Amino acid sequence: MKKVATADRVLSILRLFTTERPEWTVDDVGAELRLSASTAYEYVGCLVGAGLLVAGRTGHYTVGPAAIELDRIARRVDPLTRNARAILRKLVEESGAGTIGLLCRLYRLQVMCVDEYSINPPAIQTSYERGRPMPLIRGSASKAILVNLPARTLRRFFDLEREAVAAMGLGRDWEAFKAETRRLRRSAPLISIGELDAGALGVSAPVFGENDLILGSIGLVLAAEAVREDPARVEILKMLVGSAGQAVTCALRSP
Amino acid sequence: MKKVATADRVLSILRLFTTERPEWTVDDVGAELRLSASTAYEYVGCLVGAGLLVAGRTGHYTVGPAAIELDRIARRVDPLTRNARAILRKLVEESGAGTIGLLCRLYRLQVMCVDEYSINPPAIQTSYERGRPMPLIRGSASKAILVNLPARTLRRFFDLEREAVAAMGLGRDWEAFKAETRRLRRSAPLISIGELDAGALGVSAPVFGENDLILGSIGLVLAAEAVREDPARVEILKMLVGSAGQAVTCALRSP
DNA sequence: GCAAAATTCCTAATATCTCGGAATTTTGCT
DNA sequence: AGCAAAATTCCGAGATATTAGGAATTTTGC
Repeated sequence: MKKVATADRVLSILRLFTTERPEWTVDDVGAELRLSASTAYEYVGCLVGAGLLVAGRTGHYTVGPAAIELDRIARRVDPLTRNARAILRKLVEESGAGTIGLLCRLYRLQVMCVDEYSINPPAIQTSYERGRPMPLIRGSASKAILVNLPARTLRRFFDLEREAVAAMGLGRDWEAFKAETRRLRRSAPLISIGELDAGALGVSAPVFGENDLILGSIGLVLAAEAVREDPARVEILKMLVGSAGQAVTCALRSP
Repeated sequence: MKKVATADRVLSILRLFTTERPEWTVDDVGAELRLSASTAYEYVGCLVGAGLLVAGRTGHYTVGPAAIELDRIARRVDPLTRNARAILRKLVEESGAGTIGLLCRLYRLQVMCVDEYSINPPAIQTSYERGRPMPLIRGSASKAILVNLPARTLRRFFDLEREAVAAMGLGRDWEAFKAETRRLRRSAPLISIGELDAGALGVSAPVFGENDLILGSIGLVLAAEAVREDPARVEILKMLVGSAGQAVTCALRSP
């Protein structure tokens, strides 16, 4: 698709702002994007005008309030978030102590957590966090999505991430990978242990949109420790998560 | 400041997306902004490329995941949010049942709630909500900021909102308004009842940045009902909120 | 599988952007 | 308060990218 080159360059500035480097000077932006100082000022000025950036300490720019405002709009309008909110809460309540509920969404061959809920969070490190893009290949919340991708998309992913797929033991060639995803797809909901965070156990089920395309996943994270001696609880959690996934899929079809 | 006209027009599209109207077709965008169809597609394409918009139902665009991602970055980097988080939680815990804690920030003569926290929320309607811009003139969270604006800014606000100021009984001319704000500034923390939501009572204290400029406010909202017969509790809440405000101001200076 | 809607493609006149450097304002510091 | 340094705005002209409109193509809804 044809784009507007100038606007594109201006917007590309936004991508510089990350959690690792959330503050930029105009000079640094200009240096990074090979812009003259005056042009860098014009570009940054546009984003400041839109509220996407704000000047903090003089010369230092950070993400602005428009982001917070847009986030609120996104939260309120996104059908997945809306339909899943109540189900996610109920899932966490029924799952017992020490669990975190996650609602994730597929976006450009990545996974983004769009909602999280917890009553008494476990004392473990969790990578999934609202607004943080995650790889599609590791962790149950991701894999629940990955293995349900349409063949065409799966293939594109495989070609892109061949090494990562092999490293995760999901197959050295396309045929093996296809077989492995088929196997995992059948064993839903998915469980993963320590793939993203040591000591964390994830249980996730896929969520599908109206057209039966995979949309995202819903699931729980808890300390692996907590269920080591308790395989029965894991079975219960799998059941709860599985029906939560179906409930969300169902809710997305009806209203 | 000079801007890039094209990029500015592209970014102006974002402003069309509101909670009232969170979904737009390319045609409607084009009609609203007087753009040809092809140009509208180019513009929208830029924003889609940046992840700020996504196509949902075909032809219908909504706010995209980049907004969620940027929101996370904003939350993690904003010194106000970071320094106030723990204080806000403690404030709510100590304030007893049925309160909502709010952290608000001044932005372009408006007020935006940037964090909220509650243990057992009261069953009242509250307008302040994370990410929602609010007027600077109504509600304790806003007024706590308003009355602490530097004279120059206050004047600008008065000239802009002369009618609203008069309607709120804050003075019919600049001198009266100045006197009234001085009076309110001295009686911090501020209390308001039902200014934004009928039946809601707000208590808020100002928060200042390193340079002693007003940055925002911290406070509580609860059902007016809950303290009607209990003036002593109101006094306690004022004290708690007041010290929370000072604590945040202090925290912002030190680290 | 068809009609309608959505989206992409095309081109050339032209409106706009970009740059360097100078001018000006703001800031940090004593 | 006042000074030097940094940040930001201003400027104009050559170079470049943008735009409209309609046609072509793809996708969607039924």
